[in-house]
Amino acid sequence: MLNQGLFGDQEISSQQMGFFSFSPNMTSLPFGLMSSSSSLKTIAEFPSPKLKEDITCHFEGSQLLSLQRSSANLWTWGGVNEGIVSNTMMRNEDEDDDHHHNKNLGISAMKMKKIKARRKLREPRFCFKTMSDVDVLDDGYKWRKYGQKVVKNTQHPRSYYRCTQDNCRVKKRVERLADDPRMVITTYEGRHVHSPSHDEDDSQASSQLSNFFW
DNA sequence: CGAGTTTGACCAGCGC
DNA sequence: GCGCTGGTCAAACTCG
Repeated sequence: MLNQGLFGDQEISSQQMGFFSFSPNMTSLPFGLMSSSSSLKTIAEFPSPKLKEDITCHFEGSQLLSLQRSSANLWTWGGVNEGIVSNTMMRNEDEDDDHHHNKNLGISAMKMKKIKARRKLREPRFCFKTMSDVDVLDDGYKWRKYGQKVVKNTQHPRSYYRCTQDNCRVKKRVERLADDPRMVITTYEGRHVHSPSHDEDDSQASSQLSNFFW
């Protein structure tokens, strides 16, 4: 089993190495991926190539995840909570404000979309590749599909999902690699504000590493 | 009937 | 400015 995870869309200036343990009977990865089969093979990549060498994490055997991280990357690891929380709070305030304006001032739908488009850029992202027959991996959360798009240079459509939980803005994109259709690329955007909606065993196991969930 | 999916349309961002 | 592309919306549809 090979896993690699990569984060980011921000410049990274320094690197640090960190480790955390991964219990043998646990199938959930610290960032929320839950492998649905023992043969699952995961490789993650940065959305942008320039970040590729800056942060990587990989499994040694199946129990230990090592990662390189950047202290400059505000929303990963140590900095993730502060960055995300402040973003989330800001978004909530903005949204409330938007609704307020929308109701009282009759703000155009156009403007609303522009605002949303701008916010999109601030969302933290995490993406990884998974060798799997199924497109949508069981990561413990419940997703609702809201769009599908055929992207350039691929014969496989990209699917867009949103977390079904109220007040949770996490989105994910799922697509298959053009070169190797066996590989599924999953990109998470945002951070979950709730626990995975799985049964007791899973939630118990995952709670040990709840700080890492998105 | 409610929740989730499909799909065409629309829009913003980006490169030329 | 224009065309291309990716992301989102929302109505119609499907399923349990």
